[in-house]
Amino acid sequence: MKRTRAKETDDESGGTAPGGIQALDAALSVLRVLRSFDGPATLSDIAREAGMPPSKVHRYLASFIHAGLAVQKERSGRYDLGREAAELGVAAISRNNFVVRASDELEELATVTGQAALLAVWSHNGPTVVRLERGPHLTTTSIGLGSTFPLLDSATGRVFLSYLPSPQLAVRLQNELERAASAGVSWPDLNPDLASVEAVTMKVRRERVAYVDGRYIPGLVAISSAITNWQGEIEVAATLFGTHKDLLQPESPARSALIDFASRHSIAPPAQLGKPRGAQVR
Amino acid sequence: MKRTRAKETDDESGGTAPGGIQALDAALSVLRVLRSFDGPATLSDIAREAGMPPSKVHRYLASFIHAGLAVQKERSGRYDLGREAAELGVAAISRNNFVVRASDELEELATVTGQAALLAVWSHNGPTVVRLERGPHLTTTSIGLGSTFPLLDSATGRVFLSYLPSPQLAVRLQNELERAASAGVSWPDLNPDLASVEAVTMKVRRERVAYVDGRYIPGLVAISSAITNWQGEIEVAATLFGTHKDLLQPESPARSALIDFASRHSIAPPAQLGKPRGAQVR
DNA sequence: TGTTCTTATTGCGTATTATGCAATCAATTT
DNA sequence: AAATTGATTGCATAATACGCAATAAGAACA
Repeated sequence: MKRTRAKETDDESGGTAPGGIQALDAALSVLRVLRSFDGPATLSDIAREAGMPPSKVHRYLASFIHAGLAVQKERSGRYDLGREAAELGVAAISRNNFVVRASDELEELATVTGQAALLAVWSHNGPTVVRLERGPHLTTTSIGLGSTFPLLDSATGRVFLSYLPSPQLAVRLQNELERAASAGVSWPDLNPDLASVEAVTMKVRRERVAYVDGRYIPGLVAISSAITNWQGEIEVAATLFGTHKDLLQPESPARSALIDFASRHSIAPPAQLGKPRGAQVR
Repeated sequence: MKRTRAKETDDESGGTAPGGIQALDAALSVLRVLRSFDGPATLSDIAREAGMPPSKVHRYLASFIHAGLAVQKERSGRYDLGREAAELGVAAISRNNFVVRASDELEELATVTGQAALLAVWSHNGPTVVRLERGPHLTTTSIGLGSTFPLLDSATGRVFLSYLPSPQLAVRLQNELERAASAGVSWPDLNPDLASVEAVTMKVRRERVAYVDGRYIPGLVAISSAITNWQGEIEVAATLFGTHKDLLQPESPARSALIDFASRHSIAPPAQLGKPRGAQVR
């Protein structure tokens, strides 16, 4: 199959697709802008960010809304991503073999360990839950499908902190460090500075597990491990959580099962390429 | 915020968005088609399904590829969803909150149907009311925020019974079955045994609505439908209740509006994950 | 409550481009 | 090797996307 193929954009400006449709290219750059906001945005914010007149953006948004990719909030008039975008994403994730294979065995992991289990992938808003097995013991919690986690004080967040390439992390990490520093917050194993972050992430990568011990969400204990690709970068975080502090013990069977699960679903980097990318970036 | 707002498409054909861009509408229907395949698809398959000439579809795909929403496989030449589709989608699900989004439109549902409306989520105490709209007619009822419902003889409870994973239901369901059996209670459509529960829940899932007809709370009629996530599990039950038995008729506009409401606020699983998890658990 | 300012939405003439159709290219089948 | 099928591209022109201004709606202020 040697056919001429459309080139995926390799810069952030978007530009026009050879052999494509100009109006569609422009519209898709608007959709990308909408995605890049942390939440609902005004027409003028979107237009400013996209570098387009508001009336043009408005017409694109009308079509996105009609297609279900965007919604406009009744009260605020702000625009947000819609249900179709979520369904598109779920469909796309379901074509990611790392997620699919880990999903297939998540229920068993939860059953064997007696904990609730989740899979999270990275999004613009940070680590996001895409699969969840509650198990019999966890009747209620605020954690659900679509939940996101902080980087510094969640097990899942720390795993992403340890294995995600730095450029993707930079802004969110900076924000969390600044917020913690100005609030005077620190943790027993982590101060809000980069050197301390480095030490924690080295520990996570060495032990292949991160944890939080109930201090952050009262009563809830969590451990997380990275499913990594051939470049040593994280594809999915697998996390166990529950209310028993036993989960944190180094000899805990659940902890071993989790590390084994993540390892089995990872692809080891080719040895001759040297260190995993995740390590090199630090 | 009362401005004229674009309407999300309410049928599967897509059509054109008033105030939108026609080429974009057409392109987005192609993206939807691409999504609906359970894996990589040929240009001609996509064009056939979209009802468009291949050359037109090819141009749209060129733009989608350029934007990262689609990729073309090197070897087979088939088209699939790209990384940017996953990123868009995960951003959408990280911003989605089932309760908040349903709440935003609950008042309109109550107004359009002329019924009182409520949203309930699962809690330690079973189905629990988290949002309540009284609607235009005065309904005397003790239902308020925080009210809980039984599983067997309430519409809301039956919806949870039909869509909640079995481990979470087990203890509460067992208790209600034993209590009914020892009190010698049964219902016209439900005996207090697991086989009968199974039949009722299959019916609820097939019809996508559960109801009680005034026999349980004198004078009160209720129908309920499930807002479900991409694992096929219930996130929120949306319930209409009032005093008019018309609510129970299969052709009742309120019933249709409720089912549509729940469907619009659900995120459907992708096709190739097979059966929804909620169903498999039975 | 009325006025002013800001933001969102829509109308319309015309400049731009999306489209249909055919040709060409590439891959697969016979 | 020839025929068939499927993907990609060129081009004339029909269609519509767009810029700009006007209008509508909402928020802020006095």
